[in-house]
Amino acid sequence: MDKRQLLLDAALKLFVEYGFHGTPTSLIAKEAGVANGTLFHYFKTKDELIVALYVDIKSRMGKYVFENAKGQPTFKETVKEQYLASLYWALDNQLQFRFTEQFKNSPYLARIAPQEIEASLKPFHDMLHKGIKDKIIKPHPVDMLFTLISNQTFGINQYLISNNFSKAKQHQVITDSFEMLWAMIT
Amino acid sequence: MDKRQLLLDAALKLFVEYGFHGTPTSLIAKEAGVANGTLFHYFKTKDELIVALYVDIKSRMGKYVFENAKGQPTFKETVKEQYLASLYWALDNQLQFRFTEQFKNSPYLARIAPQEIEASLKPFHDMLHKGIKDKIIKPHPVDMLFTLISNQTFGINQYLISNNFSKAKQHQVITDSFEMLWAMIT
DNA sequence: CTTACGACTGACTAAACAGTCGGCAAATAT
DNA sequence: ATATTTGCCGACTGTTTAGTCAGTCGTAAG
Repeated sequence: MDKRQLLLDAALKLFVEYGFHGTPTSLIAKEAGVANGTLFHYFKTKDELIVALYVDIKSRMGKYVFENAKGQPTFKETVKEQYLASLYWALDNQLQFRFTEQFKNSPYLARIAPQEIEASLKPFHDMLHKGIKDKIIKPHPVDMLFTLISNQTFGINQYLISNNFSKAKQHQVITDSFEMLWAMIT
Repeated sequence: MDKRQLLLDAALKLFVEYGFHGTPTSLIAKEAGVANGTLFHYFKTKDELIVALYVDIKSRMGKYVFENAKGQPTFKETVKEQYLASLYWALDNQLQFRFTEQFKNSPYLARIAPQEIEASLKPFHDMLHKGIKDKIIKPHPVDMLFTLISNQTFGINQYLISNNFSKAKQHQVITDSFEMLWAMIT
């Protein structure tokens, strides 16, 4: 039993339910089934725990999306697989997804170094650049394109969560919305 | 001097900077230049202040967008004016915009009655319905379309804020991105 | 067997917090 | 002129909080 992981799991669940500051460290420790002091053994402060949780989740998600999308024959299929993988990950990890959205819209985001954010975005930016160079995608600024794509992903996820669709219907919404996205950027 | 308004203004500024729970009521009162107790004279609890601030901002924004977009000759121009008005409002009221985003991704959103949300969305849904009936917009579910449009608005706003463009360039990004949006939904 | 180590504990504390309350001064009603 | 209400004040309090610390206990090396 990895108590550090138990603490991260408990914190995730409680943060999503009550918010960062609505969740006392004592409650996190209790939910994780460890002593109060153990939390501060693994994380020097509560803020460090929050940031560590975000970094942990982001790296897992990024890994998942890239693993799933590599080795596609065409450019369009690569982009499509990334889009699908993002959405399926978000559907299977709703707590994680909601946490990152909460984090991104909070003052805590400032704790993540801009260069770190940039580095995690680089693979996507490079890919979009290639698409423009090969004249598949319209020549818009890549960070604008990336913002549009990730916000569409977020929007469709919201839509899927608030409606309780079957697996088949979910898949249809996802592929339909990808075609809309593709129509927008090409 | 409307002390209630002073409190709302101070709260807005501090919430965006430090988050809801990172901002003590004592600090809000101090920033507003009123006594501690005055805050609780106008708002029974801190939570009530937070929710009141959200409702206040939302109604102002909705009013602004609709005032600006009425009386357009064509359907496309009506949609376009709403899109432009949303973005210009967000640019001119960045604190307000960031606050609403923080609020929407927090557990406080649950305090707003679903019917209240639905009512505020109705005009937009009706408009989209009309667009579909007149075969201008592709027949997708209206709430999906609405989600895509509002997330695109949010995304472009993010993009505009993080890059420091001139007024002219800003306008170009906004109109360009509207054409992309229009290509997606028609 | 003895010693050392580090993960882990939970009672504890100092500070911070949301919310209270008795009262005051000015406006309004009688 | 007097009474009543209203808007506002700020010192105060009971509670909650993040974070501390002295010490326990299992393990493993000497």
